[in-house]
Amino acid sequence: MSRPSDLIQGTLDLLILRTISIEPKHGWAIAKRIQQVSDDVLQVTQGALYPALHRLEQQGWISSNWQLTDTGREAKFYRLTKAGAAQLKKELAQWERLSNAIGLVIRTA
Amino acid sequence: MSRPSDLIQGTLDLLILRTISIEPKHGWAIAKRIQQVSDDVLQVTQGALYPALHRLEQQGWISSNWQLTDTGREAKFYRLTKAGAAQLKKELAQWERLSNAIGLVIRTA
DNA sequence: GCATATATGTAAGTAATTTAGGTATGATAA
DNA sequence: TTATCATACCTAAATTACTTACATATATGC
Repeated sequence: MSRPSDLIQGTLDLLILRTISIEPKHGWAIAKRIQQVSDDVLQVTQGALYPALHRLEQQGWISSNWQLTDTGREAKFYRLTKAGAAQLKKELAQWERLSNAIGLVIRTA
Repeated sequence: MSRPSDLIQGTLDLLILRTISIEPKHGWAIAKRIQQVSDDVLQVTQGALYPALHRLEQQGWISSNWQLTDTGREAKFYRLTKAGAAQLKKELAQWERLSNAIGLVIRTA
């Protein structure tokens, strides 16, 4: 079966970077936020989320520190680095470029 | 390195199905057509193209027969099956759904 | 006779997911 | 009080699509 898929492959980094570009958030909250904002269309599973966060941190696009949530629990908060902001810009441009191109094919073919 | 990527992962089937939904085409022509229509943004390499065509044929969404091209060469022409038309419809809907959702995250976050 | 564009294909490697686990704590209900 | 749920972190195996790099063959133009 072709997977129903809750994500378009390769867009998760963009979604995460964009989400924490507003304000720092911990992983769980990032996933919730993406789901909410997308009207429950995009589902970020934990198996995709945490590896992505570690990947992004390793590349220096986000950084983390432990903080208390509003509900009084320890959680790892992630924020954009300067390099991350640049990367976000790149990924936004790339997404526009490619999704527009797909739109062209769909409408023109 | 994050790949520059000439395709959004998972969209190639959609692009192929849509392209031959206008009229049957052989593999090489499909790739050329996608590239042209997308203003050279989307590049379908042969290593992605042929396995995708075989995959789609195996799933019964396209069928093929050898014909002569306008340039007088033998080539394998692919056309949509009835099941393929249904699949194309599904994939179009899925693309709209997911790309809109990403748009929401980008604009709202 | 040789290079180039057309045309088909395969194979190894890579990377992002899915699926399926596991651990731990604070809050809520029985 | 103890059981359960939502929150919060994590990893590993498997899947899959794609990239990169080959290999082959024919028609056309020089």
